[in-house]
Amino acid sequence: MATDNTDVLQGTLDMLILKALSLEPMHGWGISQRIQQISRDVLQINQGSLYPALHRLERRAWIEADWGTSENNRRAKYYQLTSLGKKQLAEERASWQRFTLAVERVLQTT
Amino acid sequence: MATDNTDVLQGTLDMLILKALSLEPMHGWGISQRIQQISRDVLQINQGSLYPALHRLERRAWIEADWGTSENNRRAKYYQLTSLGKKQLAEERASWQRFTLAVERVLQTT
DNA sequence: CCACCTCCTGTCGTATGTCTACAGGAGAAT
DNA sequence: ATTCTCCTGTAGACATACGACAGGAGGTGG
Repeated sequence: MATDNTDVLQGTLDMLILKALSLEPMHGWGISQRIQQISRDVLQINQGSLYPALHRLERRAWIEADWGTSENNRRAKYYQLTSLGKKQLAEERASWQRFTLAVERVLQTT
Repeated sequence: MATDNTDVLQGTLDMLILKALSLEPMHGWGISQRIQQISRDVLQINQGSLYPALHRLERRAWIEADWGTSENNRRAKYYQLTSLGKKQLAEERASWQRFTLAVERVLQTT
């Protein structure tokens, strides 16, 4: 029951997905793998968070999907950033930087 | 309606409060002022978040309260960290560092 | 003395988003 | 033929932050 839980902080998931997709179009499962790998297993995205997030982003027109075939010959939905999505990613990054900087300031206070 | 909203990310508020109290015992309203000031107005804690958070932390025995009188001669509840709270703060800091590092890794990917 | 402002604590309802658990189809491997 | 992996998805529970509202009590100004 120790807190070795590595939950993704609320609001961060969208940014991570957008960032992953800014590298290249990918399918949902691939996105989660990619993020987990890059973060060295610190960030793990559950399916129950992943797909709702993708649908949310799509509803907001930040990403769009096309059905295709994965490297393993499976049916997969390939997502890509829209231009709105790129703008959104930039905003979220900026806001993330401002936020972490502010938190850091508080944490550094003596 | 632009996103100039500076919400505190879920899970961060507790750490910020604990950190503030690690400086010295303070009352709730003072905590929010302090955090806002140190963060240069980036972090603003609403009353609707502040007091529930304080009660939550108290319930978990990370902080404890005594009624007292404020600098302005008002009734105020002074909170202070318990030893459990100090431990908790350390854990949350560590987990925060791991998390931001991981996110940074993802954001830096080219 | 009364009205008003500031300080300080608190609750209620709502929105959002993450988690766990569950479900299923379809290609590949044994 | 069965099982594994890949891939997508939903349902329900849960935590927590937010906006709006409420109120008591001291200080200040008319």
